[in-house]
Amino acid sequence: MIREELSRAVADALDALVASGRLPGVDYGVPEISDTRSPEHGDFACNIALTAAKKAGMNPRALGEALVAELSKAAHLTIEIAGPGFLNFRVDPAYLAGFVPRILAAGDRVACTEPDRQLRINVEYVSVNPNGPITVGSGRGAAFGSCLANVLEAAGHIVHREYYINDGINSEQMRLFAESVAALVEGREIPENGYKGDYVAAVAARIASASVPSQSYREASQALMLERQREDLANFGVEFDTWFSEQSLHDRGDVDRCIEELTSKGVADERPRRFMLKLAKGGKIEEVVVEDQVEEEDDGEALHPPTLSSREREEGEKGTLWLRSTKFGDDMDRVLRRRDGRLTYIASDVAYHRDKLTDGSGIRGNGPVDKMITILGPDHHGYIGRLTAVVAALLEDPEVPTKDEHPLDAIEAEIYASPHERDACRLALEEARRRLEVVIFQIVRFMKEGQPAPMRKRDGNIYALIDLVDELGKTMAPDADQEEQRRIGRDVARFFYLMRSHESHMDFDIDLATSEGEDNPVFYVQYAHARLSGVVDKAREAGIEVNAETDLSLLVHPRESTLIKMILDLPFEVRRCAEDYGVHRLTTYATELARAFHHFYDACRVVQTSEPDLSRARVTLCEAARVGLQAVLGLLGVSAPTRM
RNA sequence: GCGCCCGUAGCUCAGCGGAUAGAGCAACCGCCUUCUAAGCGGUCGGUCGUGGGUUCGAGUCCCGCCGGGCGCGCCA
Repeated sequence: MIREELSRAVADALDALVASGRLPGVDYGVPEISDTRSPEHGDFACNIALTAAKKAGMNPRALGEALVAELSKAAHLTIEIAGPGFLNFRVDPAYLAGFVPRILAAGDRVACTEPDRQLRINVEYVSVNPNGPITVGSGRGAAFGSCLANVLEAAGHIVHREYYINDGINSEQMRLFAESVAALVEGREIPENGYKGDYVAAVAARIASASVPSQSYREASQALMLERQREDLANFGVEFDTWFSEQSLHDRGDVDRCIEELTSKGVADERPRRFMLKLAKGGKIEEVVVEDQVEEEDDGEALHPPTLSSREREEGEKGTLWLRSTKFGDDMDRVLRRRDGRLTYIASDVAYHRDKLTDGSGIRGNGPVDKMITILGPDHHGYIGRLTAVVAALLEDPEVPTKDEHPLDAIEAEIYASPHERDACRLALEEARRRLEVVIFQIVRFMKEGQPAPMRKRDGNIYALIDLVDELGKTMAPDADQEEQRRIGRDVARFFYLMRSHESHMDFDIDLATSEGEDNPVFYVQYAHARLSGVVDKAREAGIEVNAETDLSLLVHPRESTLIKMILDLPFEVRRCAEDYGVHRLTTYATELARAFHHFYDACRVVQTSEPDLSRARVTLCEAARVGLQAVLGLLGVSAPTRM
């Protein structure tokens, strides 16, 4: 609110200078209003005189002087030129206090802003295989994804939260998982690379007691694991609009249809060769390596799982079907259909992304999306290229006219049939990069007793997210009931995950996180909210009500002004987070807002029966601060307790 | 070899090309007869890995190097 007003004032001043012929009429951009480092520099700063100096053909200080002369016509502003040409704004406290009613009027929409262009965005996150509980590693993606979805929504976009269930019948990993469960149920030894954790035994026990027929082990174990995942995520405060089944794409025939489409477009084929690109630094193609797929190289049984009968194998036997993803910037072609006829995960991905783009299944009821955001863990970053290629292959249109500006060079000639195909593929790739954004969050290393705790699903050495939540809750509130412990554990875990940038590696020291207990910043923020709730209640008991009509110009204490400025920053922070996905800044912001309140509370007594007008103004400010804190905690998915 | 990420206070990490680089923890010293002390005030702590470049201005952008994590062929 306030930054927009100041920015507009500066823009108007520039316009006035242009109109009176003192400046050349060029585009100076939107003036940015930034924070000041120290109070001596006022409340806000603007560097427009520095950035526009060159375009204006003036030195920065002279331009600054001219702007100040224009701007000083506004009564509520004092402006100075400092350093190389900064405009330092000092705003009148009463002017600042005038924003308080606007904060109260915005209520729970106080964090919201209008986007430059509203987008329909599909955010997919977590999406792990249903072969184990949600781990602490996935917890980071869950916290990040849910927070990002909240932020994008607050920034004015239409957001759809989605979980992709990897329940495809062709999945090697799920086959192995089912086999491990089956082995336990039937008292055999778990296969060598099988899954060995306690949770596998738990699934096996439930299957055994329900006397599930052996041919349904796979479905049953998958369903049980999925149920557990949903529960764990709900307990972590993570919900989805859609749980999208991979298998449903096969059942509807979507995968077959997409493969048909790609084949007829010529971006997928059965030629027995794979193209691989040798890339130099910077992604330039150095060499195209063509590998002929010789039948003798077939390393036999490994590709033919025992669950597939020899009859099925014979029937499925066709040539390998390749997605020529090298046409779309991927570093090697990908298999869509294996030699034994079974489709790969990538084949499902093709259909899945088609469905996301068009909502062909109608499951979301949203229609086509402008942007797909897919949040993946650090071990999946190699997936960016192939997913982008998948989307590009879907978007490629051989009929689209291109300019065919130059002939194929030697390297291009190995990949593309014609200049037209090359240009069409490039257009599709550019569009794919706009439509699909794969966001990788970096690894979380869990430290226990000073040692990194290894985590692998298969050997059973996993650390479940829900166990972390419970552990944190129990340590920090030993006397609370389980529901309360879960809430506390969830709040602490979410805040901790979100404190660091998703693109930074992060150490999660369990011992430290639990031992630091009361010093956790989440309590600092929540305590501010509880204090605020308490003081507003206290005031009401004394007959002092929150009232937006009251004389707020009494709020002239520097700590009052600082608090108001801080609340007004929320939509600005949200907007930034929505632009670069750096939602971790909201934890910093929440801490700063809490600090601004604690400082205010320390210096300014709110409830004073001898000062009814001031008390009313202050309690009204308190309510505004409470609304702001509640909003930011809501975005983080952390609770805002009224008592602690 | 190629790709992604990281290197900032003793530790964990923030830091929008902008002014004197910040927070929490750890260590030390103070403040509760007054609205919640899970709070407030203060002290200590830095060659921003390194060398160049761009810029009026670089922790931030570009290039090189050093160090670390992760990933990289019919698993996902």
